[in-house]
Amino acid sequence: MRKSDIQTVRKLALFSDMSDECFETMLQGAFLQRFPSAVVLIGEGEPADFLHIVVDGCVELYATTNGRESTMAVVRPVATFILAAVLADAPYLMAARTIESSQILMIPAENLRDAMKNDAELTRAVVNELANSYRSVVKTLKNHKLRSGVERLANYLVSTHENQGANGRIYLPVEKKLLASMLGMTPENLSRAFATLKPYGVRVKGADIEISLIDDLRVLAKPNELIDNPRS
Amino acid sequence: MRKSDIQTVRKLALFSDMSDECFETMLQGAFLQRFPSAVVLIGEGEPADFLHIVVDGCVELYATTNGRESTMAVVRPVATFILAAVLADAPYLMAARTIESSQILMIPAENLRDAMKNDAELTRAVVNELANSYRSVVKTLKNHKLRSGVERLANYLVSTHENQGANGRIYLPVEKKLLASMLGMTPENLSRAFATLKPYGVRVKGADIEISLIDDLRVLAKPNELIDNPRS
DNA sequence: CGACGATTTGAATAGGATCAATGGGAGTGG
DNA sequence: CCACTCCCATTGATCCTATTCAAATCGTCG
Repeated sequence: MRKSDIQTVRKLALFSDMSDECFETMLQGAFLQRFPSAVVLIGEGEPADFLHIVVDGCVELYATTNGRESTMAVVRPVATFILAAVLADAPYLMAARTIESSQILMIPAENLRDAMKNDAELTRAVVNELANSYRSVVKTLKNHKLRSGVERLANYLVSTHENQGANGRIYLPVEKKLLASMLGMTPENLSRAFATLKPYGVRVKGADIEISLIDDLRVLAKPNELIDNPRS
Repeated sequence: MRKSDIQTVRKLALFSDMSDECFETMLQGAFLQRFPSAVVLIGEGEPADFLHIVVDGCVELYATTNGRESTMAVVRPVATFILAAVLADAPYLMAARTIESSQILMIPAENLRDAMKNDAELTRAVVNELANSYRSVVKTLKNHKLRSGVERLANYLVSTHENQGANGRIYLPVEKKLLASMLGMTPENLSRAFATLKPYGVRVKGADIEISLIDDLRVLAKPNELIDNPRS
């Protein structure tokens, strides 16, 4: 690993408070590697040999069964994925693939577990990250069990609108096909959901979306702090 | 708290390896209390003041938004709930209520967090519990995003059949209304799903279910280790 | 330019929800 | 102990949502 890369990693919230010594030991045998788009990084059911961290780019977590496939989450820098599998020393429940050219840091699972034994600050940060990951999945599950497809889309648009400056337009950061899978619907259904939102000021031009009646959209979406707010 | 209760708690996997000193300090200000059925223990959005542990009985975790309600999980002894909220010092994402007369241990959130600073074994156990909770929610989400209602029911029956001795019959441990909500459907739809499974050897008499063609049922259900196995 | 995949639209179908009505038990109070 | 009540559960009818299959269009990339 190059020195500049190490510095990038060192600044991650997960590692910023741990001791230099533990940090360096932990990185023995770690990789920071760049992958092109569409590379499968880990497969469902494989043993959790490495903790992965998205340093740059974008990674999709997805799951399959019985020929079906669904997107579980999209991970953007800087965040870990499959932390729980590493800590439980259990097989991955989700597969992961790059959806852009991405830089991934891979830390041997055992290194992380050993480092946690020796560094309380690291452990504290790991617990924090894990607790927030848990809460994130719970929110996703609530989103799916309590809302219809159109409502999920409307809330996605409302949140994204705020994250992107709340200036009446959105740029979709992912393909519609992937967005559909994130929202738990087919691409066809997503198209129709967008059409349904037209009376609420939603106009689609490729990845550019115009949000002209945000208040109306919010009335339909009824955003909920405990589902849509990534913090809290 | 009575001495016998303390001994019960002491044996929980979460606490069994921690030091006596930390354990006793942690229990300062803790309650072990019995509640009747249908008592709301915590509400969605409330601050996480206590870690709750189901020592006896049964607790439903549920979520609401916009007038709708859905069961997120059912917690049986001996297990914690809302551990993540306590660790993240964040509001509860799910509400909890007893569905039987239940004995609940409540430990002040700050006590737990302090104890973790002083006791590495406790921390290790908490990380383990949290990682497994995370994996459990991920499995639930996969179940919902990748399967139809009938398939979810079929898989529930297959798992329950195994857990209850695989002898051709099941006793439903929860009301059908609650089961329907767990499985993400209406009670009416659950009734119809049971009817759909009749050709697969599923016969319903109240809470007693006869499973006469388990192999056929498994062919329909297509159980998946990474969704249906609580371990792994 | 041409091929391929993404997106959209239409039509038909399936899956699930809602509304309404009825049957069944469990628990309560007389 | 029995009648009553309440709520759970089932069934029918209908409506709405979402998926599937098909086909046309659009864009992008080699």
